[in-house]
Amino acid sequence: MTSVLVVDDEPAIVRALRINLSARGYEVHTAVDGASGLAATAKHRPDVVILDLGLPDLDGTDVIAGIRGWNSAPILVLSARGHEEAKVAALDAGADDYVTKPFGMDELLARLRAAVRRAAPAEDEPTVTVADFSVDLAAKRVVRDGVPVRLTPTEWQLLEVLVRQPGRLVTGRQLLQEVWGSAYGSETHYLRVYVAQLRRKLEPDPAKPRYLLTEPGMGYRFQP
Amino acid sequence: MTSVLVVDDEPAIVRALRINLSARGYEVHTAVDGASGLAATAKHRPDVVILDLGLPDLDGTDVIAGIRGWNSAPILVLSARGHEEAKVAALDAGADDYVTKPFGMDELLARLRAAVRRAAPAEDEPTVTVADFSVDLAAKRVVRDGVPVRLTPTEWQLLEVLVRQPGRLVTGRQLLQEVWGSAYGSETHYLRVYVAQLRRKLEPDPAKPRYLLTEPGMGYRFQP
DNA sequence: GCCGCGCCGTCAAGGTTTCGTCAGTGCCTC
DNA sequence: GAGGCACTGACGAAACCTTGACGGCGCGGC
Repeated sequence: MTSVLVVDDEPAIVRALRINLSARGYEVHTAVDGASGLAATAKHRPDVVILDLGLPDLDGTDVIAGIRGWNSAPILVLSARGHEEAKVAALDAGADDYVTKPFGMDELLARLRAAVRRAAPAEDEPTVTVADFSVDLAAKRVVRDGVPVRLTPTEWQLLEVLVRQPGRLVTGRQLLQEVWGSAYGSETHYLRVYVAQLRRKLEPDPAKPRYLLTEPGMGYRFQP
Repeated sequence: MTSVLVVDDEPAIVRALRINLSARGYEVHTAVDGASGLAATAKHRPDVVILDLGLPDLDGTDVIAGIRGWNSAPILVLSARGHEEAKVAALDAGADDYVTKPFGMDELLARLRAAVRRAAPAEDEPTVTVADFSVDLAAKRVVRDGVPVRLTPTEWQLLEVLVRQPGRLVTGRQLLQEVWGSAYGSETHYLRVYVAQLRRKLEPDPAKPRYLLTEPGMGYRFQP
């Protein structure tokens, strides 16, 4: 049985999640603030954590860092509309996805399933394959329709960062720092240019990307 | 370093083997079913294969046959108690030894060492052949159109590094360090000169290389 | 509703780095 | 002394990174 830890200080949300998740066969634990959330993570070892960023005691990124320090369970962040910078900070700190409050239960459940599914086959896979192309991380090779695709060094690095975290939203800042270096955290123009080049080389319809998705205001996501 | 490929569909066993083998200095690759096991064998060229007979997709003997078709690495079979006829069939198909599940890690490691030790004297290097030439790693000979090609020691070392990893991209730094030594990681000019010489001796059209490919900014690749 | 603003995608051109090639020098062996 | 090999320098060509300009789109203010 998949176990979920819900960390939120609003009783109504906690109750709603407990009812819905239990009804769908999840084992549910709850905590009402950051400190007890960390304690509950250590105690119950949940398969996935749903974390509200607006907790009374600790900053959301600190809670994420506290979990990530020793545990790799996926973290799904809940956040009120408008706190964009908090969401970006949460993703940079190691969260896997976010849902904006107020949220639909269906959406949250879908993202929850996706997070759990992603975590199951941990990244031990040297080659990632989707319907239209495949990426061999070890050989540094991309094949599309049986034909090798030539990527420049920058294109390859960018693709590699995204592909190594399938389904996960990666912020522009993080991408820039991993590919160009820590001094380039705000040169978002580079990203637009190179993501466009990757899409032109990999996507069936570059104008309507299917794998290299843009999350406006947040970053990019490789969708397997 | 001795490399081991573990093919098993039970994550717990894969994890346990990965941890124990890595701790003892083995290089470990894993696969979760027969098809990816065969692919991983071709890709990583392991020194020994640990193969579970109860895979979801292919029959164990078929996997053994698929490996034995071109590779002589020893195969250690894992099998549940009671499937005696399956074990016999596996040994008949070309497996070298078997261990009954549940197994003790010490026993498995002992059998693994034995299998590697037995295989060591019978070490035979393959010869890589493409349409226009063939490279005999053991004899250190290259033949093109039936005529032996003379290579200088440096040319041979460079070719050997590339040919031993077919299809895989090798960075300039890696090539330089393997051929010239660790202090020459940035003398990229050497590479250009010697790659050009190899192409002149091996490629049908040295100006448009077909086997010794340049990946601008990244390195070189031997394309079989 | 309309407009300005910010974010994103596209294209093209410049300057820079990297690559391929040729030719030449020095060293060692025979 | 002849020959083979490793290494170096120079130069044109190709590939790449960066940058700027422009248009589309969504969103919030007026």
